[in-house]
Amino acid sequence: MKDSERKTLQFIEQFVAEHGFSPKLQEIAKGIGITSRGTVSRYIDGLIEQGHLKKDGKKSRGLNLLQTALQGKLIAPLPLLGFIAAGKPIEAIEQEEVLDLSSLLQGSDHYVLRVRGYSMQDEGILDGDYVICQSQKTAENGDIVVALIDEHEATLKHLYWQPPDQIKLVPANEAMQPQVYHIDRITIQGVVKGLFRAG
Amino acid sequence: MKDSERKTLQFIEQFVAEHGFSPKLQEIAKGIGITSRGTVSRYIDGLIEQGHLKKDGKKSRGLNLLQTALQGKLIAPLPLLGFIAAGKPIEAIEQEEVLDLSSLLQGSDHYVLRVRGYSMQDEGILDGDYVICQSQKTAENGDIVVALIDEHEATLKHLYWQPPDQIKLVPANEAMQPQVYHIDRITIQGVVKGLFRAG
DNA sequence: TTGCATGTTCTCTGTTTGTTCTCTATAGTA
DNA sequence: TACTATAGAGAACAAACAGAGAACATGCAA
Repeated sequence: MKDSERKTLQFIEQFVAEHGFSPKLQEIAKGIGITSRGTVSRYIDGLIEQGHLKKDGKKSRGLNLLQTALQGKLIAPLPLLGFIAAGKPIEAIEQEEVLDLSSLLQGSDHYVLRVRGYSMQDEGILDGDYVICQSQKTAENGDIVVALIDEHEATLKHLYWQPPDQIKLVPANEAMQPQVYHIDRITIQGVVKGLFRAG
Repeated sequence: MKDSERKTLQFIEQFVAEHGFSPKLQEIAKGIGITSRGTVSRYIDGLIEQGHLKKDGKKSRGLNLLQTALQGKLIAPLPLLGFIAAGKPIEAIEQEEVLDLSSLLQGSDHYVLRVRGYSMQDEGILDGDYVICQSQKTAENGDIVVALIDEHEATLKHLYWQPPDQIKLVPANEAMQPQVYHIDRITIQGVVKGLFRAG
């Protein structure tokens, strides 16, 4: 990503976080300190090509962020009461501890995806869950990653590197088989850092 | 949403908050600084199509704000970027969609426990997870509850009532057996409403 | 039932926004 | 030096948007 594009993307993220909708080209131009809408348009095209943005036709404010997240600002901390284990008393915690979600939910490089299907069910990731991902292009062996196959098929799997040039994507579901791809066909979109389930 | 529509919606929300009923087209027009009722009508149609408003026939003051518009923004919601399903492109979502944690995280009657063990693993609740519980003394059949046995053993299980006076606690793990207790021995401490996993 | 205020559906017009060019300038580099 | 990549300006054009207002339809009250 070029410096100008990075600057542009940052401004868009900030704008969306603040307003809840995307800026128009002129607002972006002003925001990054230039005057030409045409130039901004060029940066945007670059960001779209790299998969950071989506455009909704030629509509005004038609930009959509793809891989980045707006941060949740004021998430109330919850009291963490203790540990629960089957057959034992709840183990109280010394100090008044709170579950601070903000570290996970705040980084601008985090985003959320809702899971469909049961390919990772043995990892406790079920249909309908929200996975919190960190946007990054690399991963450690065994990480659960959002992987893009051939630039358009997305999937959530364990990733293993098989030297010299193969990637094995392993589902956490006995009914499903691991798949092996040449390294060139796989793009890592992010790594799962957390999970949220409601209901 | 177009700028004009946003302005229109804001005015309507403000008007309703102030008066308790919805404005007529001419009032909206005046409120957003234009004169044409026809134009306002067009904006309204757009807002209805986007699900922000509802119209009660062609009656005067027949506009109704939908829940989403009414309930305000006490806690900044998280952006939900899309769905991920194995083998498909990530399905992007309009930016209206958000992961709204507020209902879960807001109530003062919610608390968090950290899970030890795998007794609920088939429900996707794993060792180390945080379960978000609502503090209550009763539960529906099948709820996952924090139950206290004989006032000191805590456990996380599915709860079923077996009339007239027995409680069956069922783990979500094939390796473990359901347990049946007399109703007097069980105290319900809360019901699991959500789950959070970090790392 | 009549009459008026209100809501709807058009068309028309000017403005704003996004796109696509070309042009310039400044580094870094072979 | 010449070449390349990056950054930016700005003009010209098309699409989208914002608004006016006329003509018509509808609900409601006297």
